[in-house]
Amino acid sequence: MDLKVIPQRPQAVDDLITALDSKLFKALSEPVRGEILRFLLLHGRSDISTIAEHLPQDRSVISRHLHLMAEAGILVAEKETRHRFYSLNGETFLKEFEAIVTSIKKCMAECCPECL
Amino acid sequence: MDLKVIPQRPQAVDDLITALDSKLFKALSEPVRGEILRFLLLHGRSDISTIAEHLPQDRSVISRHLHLMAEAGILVAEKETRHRFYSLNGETFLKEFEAIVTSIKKCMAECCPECL
DNA sequence: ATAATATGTGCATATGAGTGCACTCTAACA
DNA sequence: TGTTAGAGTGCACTCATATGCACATATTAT
Repeated sequence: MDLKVIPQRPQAVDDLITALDSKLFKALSEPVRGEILRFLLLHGRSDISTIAEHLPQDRSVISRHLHLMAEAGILVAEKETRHRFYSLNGETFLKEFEAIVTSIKKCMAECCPECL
Repeated sequence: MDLKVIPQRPQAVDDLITALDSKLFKALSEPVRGEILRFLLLHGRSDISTIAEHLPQDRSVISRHLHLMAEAGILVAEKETRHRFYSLNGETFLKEFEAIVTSIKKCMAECCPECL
């Protein structure tokens, strides 16, 4: 097949692909982590055991999920007495997605401007 | 632990969690599918074999990924002669992410307004 | 100090998904 | 019509990861 190459700065494409293959995405595209996110949105800052009480998985499983989500930057962890509290890092969360939308728009502007 | 319940319409939260656990997210959060997306962004509408020639995976694997991505709505498939051509559904792609950003903002407005 | 509570972690297991091969099917072409 | 090229599919394999248990660690309370 003949390869039509679309002239463009490939940087916008790289940015988008990188963003999609990020820790953020992995942290979000898992059902249990979605439920954890829901819990934190509804109840705010909570410790591990409290979150685990409201989900079917074992506490250790929830603990690992929370750690992963914090690694990805969408949660903030704070050790206090013998509890570890997690809360949503709303700013990062929103900023990252806004950045992705910006990346998508840049790609579309060059790859298929009729999409905008 | 005492459960602080944040008063809000849970609809915005439901919308967000649903969006994150969608076909769209699964279709995007996989490295090979990311490379396929990159190829289509750079070269535009292509058939299966052409895409597979430029990626290390077997053609059958690429075929399945493409089918999945089309199912998720980010690609459009068109059968032509004996080829099946895929192209990016840029409009859906962008619209979906803009919807997610809107959902996030609604959640933040009630859960952590200081984030906005 | 001893007990109790919250969390971290090693380990084995189960499950889901990606992968490649072989084969079939379909459509175009000589 | 026989052949070739592109694509779809069943199957087995591999691998990553989610899961739960048991235990270790740490910190608070009695």
